[in-house]
Amino acid sequence: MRKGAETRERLLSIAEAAILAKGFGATSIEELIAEADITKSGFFYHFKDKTELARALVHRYLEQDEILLDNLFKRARELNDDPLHAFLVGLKLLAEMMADLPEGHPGCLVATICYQERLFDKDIHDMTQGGVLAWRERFVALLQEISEIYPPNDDVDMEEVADFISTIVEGGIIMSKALREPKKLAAQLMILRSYIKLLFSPRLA
Amino acid sequence: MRKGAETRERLLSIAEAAILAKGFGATSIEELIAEADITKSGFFYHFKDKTELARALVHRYLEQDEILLDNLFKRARELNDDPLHAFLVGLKLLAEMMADLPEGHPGCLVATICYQERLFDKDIHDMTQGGVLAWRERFVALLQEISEIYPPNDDVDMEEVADFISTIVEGGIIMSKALREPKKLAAQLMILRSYIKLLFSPRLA
DNA sequence: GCAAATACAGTACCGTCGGTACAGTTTAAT
DNA sequence: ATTAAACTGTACCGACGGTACTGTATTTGC
Repeated sequence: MRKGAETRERLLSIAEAAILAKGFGATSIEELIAEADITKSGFFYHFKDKTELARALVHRYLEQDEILLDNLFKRARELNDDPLHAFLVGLKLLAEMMADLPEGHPGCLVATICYQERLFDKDIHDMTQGGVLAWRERFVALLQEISEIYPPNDDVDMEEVADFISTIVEGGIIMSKALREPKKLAAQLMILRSYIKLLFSPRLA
Repeated sequence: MRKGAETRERLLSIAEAAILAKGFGATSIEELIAEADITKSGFFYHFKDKTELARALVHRYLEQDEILLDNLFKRARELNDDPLHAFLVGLKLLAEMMADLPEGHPGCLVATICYQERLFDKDIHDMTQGGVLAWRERFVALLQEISEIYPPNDDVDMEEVADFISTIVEGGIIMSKALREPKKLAAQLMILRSYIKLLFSPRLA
């Protein structure tokens, strides 16, 4: 039914924000139902336990993330036919998107889960690992296309460079939070852009 | 007294490992005292509450971290007089150190705390922010020295490049955990090394 | 060698939370 | 009107964080 899915989504959004701000273990079901204005029974109607909430949360997060990245790099490609320039535009669009978040990036669910490994079962860890591997595949494909036209100026494994992008996003989020500089993530993405430029620029070498 | 400090250190080590694996909120005092083989009274003798435990943990962590980085980059400098090569050697030493951890990096306390902000007071956030700023200062000094000899091949703010190093470490830890590849952090540090090489290499330009 | 601080142990208690169980009720689709 | 969906209400358990306070063995300074 429609209304059920709506409540479920509201619960997921509230839970995601709470978990990113306090951690999974410190997030009580009671505070979630208080904010969602439903009863405990209502919560357990949608999720049989806290673990299932986590599973649903990760599933939704990775799905939304994929859609966002799809759109972003598709737009970047439409603006520019050259794969290198398209990628550089994509990184800039991503940085701008991050810079536009007034409170900074709320945090990555994958990172939260990694830093609370013992609270989650194999299923969830498989999901987060799969998410990161999907990022890798996406970026490897883009980088491969670039390196066929622009031979890289350093002997690096393209899979590592692909993971480097995720590394900067994850690290940049932490730096933003730790330094309380919401724009730090965007600035760090621009340094990544600098690396990609130097790595593939034909003017050098 | 000697014995008290010893118990305190043991408690801190146990707590650090537990918090990095389960998060602060999900780490119970009871499990800590069970592993340390003391009573609840013993715990509250050393720390008046959980918050003071966190404070002590961060303090110790940042202190140990500073000593480690001091030694590492001092050694790198002794091996090489040129600031750029010394820095590249330092990054390699760091990568090797990370690669030598059989279970991978246990995690960074600063990152854990960032992803559980609402559980900690301003004091602790000031401490973690101070820690990250100390990293920035350290790396800015090293990079400044390099850039005076080797003009950078791209127009980037050295403060951002300094933060980039911390970003890679924080992000690399998460990638290692998420992918369950203990050596991922080391590999990502080598990509950072590739960037530093390209940024300052005089053969390019 | 003695007082005093240190470093705990023991016990008891409170409120909160995750989770279970199950019966009852409203809402919406067909 | 029927039926499934989407809840509410109530009651209860065990574990845990935290408080409080008393007692005691062990050092250490003097």
